[in-house]
Amino acid sequence: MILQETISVHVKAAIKELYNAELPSVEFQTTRKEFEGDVTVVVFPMLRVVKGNPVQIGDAIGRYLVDRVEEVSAFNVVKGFLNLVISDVFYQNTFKQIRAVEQFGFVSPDEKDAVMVEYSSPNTNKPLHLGHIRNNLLGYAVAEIIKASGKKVYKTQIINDRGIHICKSMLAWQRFGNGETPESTGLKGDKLVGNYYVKFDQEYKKEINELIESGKTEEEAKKEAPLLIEAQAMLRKWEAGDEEIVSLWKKMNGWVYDGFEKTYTALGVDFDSYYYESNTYLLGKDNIEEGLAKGIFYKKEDGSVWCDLTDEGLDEKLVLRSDGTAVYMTQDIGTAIQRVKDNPDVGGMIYTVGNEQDYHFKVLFLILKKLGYTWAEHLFHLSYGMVDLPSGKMKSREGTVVDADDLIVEMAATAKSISKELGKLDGYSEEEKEKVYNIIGLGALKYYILKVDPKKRILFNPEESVDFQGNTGPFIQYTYARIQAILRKVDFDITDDVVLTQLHEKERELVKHLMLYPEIIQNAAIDKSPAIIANYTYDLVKAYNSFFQNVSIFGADTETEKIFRVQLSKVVGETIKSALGLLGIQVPNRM
RNA sequence: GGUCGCGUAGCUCAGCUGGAUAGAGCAUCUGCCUUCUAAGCAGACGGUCACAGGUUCGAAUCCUGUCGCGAUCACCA
Repeated sequence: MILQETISVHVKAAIKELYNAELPSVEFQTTRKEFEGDVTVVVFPMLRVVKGNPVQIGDAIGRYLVDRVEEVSAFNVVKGFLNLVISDVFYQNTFKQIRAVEQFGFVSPDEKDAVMVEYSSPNTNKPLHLGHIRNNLLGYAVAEIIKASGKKVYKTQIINDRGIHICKSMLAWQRFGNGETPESTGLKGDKLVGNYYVKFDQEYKKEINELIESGKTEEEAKKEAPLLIEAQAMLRKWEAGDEEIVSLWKKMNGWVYDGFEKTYTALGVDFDSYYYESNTYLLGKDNIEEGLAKGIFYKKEDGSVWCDLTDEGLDEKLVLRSDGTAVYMTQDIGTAIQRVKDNPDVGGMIYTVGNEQDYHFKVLFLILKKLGYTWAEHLFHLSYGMVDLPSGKMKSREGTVVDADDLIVEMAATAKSISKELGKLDGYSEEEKEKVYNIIGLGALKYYILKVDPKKRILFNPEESVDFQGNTGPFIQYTYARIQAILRKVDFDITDDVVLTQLHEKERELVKHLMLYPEIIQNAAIDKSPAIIANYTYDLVKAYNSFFQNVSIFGADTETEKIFRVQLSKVVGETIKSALGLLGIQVPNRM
């Protein structure tokens, strides 16, 4: 904040002049409500370089500032806290600047420094669920926030399109289906394929039980069930490039991608590039050679290749199997390197992946650093906790998952029933209403998930999560909609610069909140940034509502006041829209 | 067992690089709709910041230990 820098310079000068001491830094905080003032300088830390009574020091600095700094109009000292009253002129000017900026809070892009953000990373054997929603929302929001802070961003995802899981769906479709397609059934492609995955599991379990009854142990039964053996055989055929299998695989994956695309569209997320594991799973072996040559890896007698991370407090990690095939780690090393080859301007990457993979990414980043890539210094694992249900964990095989598409529809339905109950939107067309219900329902869902610290697990109660009061998406959207109502009513010119002699306390509050926005975008820690933006927006909205309810806008005493308040409302509205936009939350003009 | 994360009001969560009497919402209670949208506003009630030590002018925040919950420690992905 520019104001703090100015004050900081003068406080240092004051210490120099009055006490002949060098103050390394000045500590600020916003003044608590119960004291007079706007900004508080904490005197205590100064006692390290200046000996004396904190109250007297604060007093001396306060007098110095009032004399020299025009923005500081008065001060008071409580214990070691120097409370400064900032002049109305400063807030007026600040607001004028904010109003003049095109995209307030955003930094113009610097194309040199690109960041790649990976998120979603689905398997192609089943539909997206609530866990994916958290992943997608986080990844998308973080990407948007980084973009707003001036960096170029590539959104990408790696699709886990090969492996035994998709073979299971394929086999079940061949064996137990009747050639169903999304067209013939009217099902979304990912749902259709997911159903066969479940079907496989049911039949597989039947076989296991039969084998156990015939005297096998459970472990043997699991390994020997004919269906599993067949699925494994299918995977081998796929790897060998068997035409029939590959074409079935392409067909069914195609269905799934169509289905995913619909879900992404409904969620409002998008991607710049897609990486498929079927293309990348052979990648990385060259890099292993490179690492061997550099002496970063070593080969064991059986031919397997390892990386020794014991110096870093970790274990030895396998990077290539003894038969020369790639493991998960090999692939991820190769994919990371490939991505920078594809986009040479990438200087760092963010991986949005659940916290069960914390260890994996710690190791991956360490290895990439050891390999000496400069961009490896800027890798970040955006790790997030699980989403639990009141009934416990979500398990796709047991059908306890919350399906992403279903959830989105339900949220909109809830928004609809609450809106109707409250008599909102009466008199608007059905089409328009449905649109707004969808915006509100999604807003509630997104805000609910993004406002909490990603590290923490979320307990998702489908009934309670659909709150529309307090710190929720709809509450914020509602405030925006109300501001639009005000703007619709305006029949005078608000583009003029107006100068008030004195600002209402609530107006000062609002400008103070607005001032924080650019700083919030710039300085937010990557992982917490969506939560920080969300909670900031909530604070802004609370301040606005308090203003809205306690300060008359159209019934202002003077024309100037009226214009100023409408201007203020407009800027608050724009900031709300911008902040929610970073979270991928839309905003309705009325609700 | 080793490693990592979490533990703040009855519930869901904030609390920035340590700072003043730890903040919101929900729930409970009290006021406010003939003036811009009451999905709102103003207020009351509610806390041993898991526990115990330590660091210092000062700790929810930093360090150590204990307890509880979770994750992870595969030639699976």
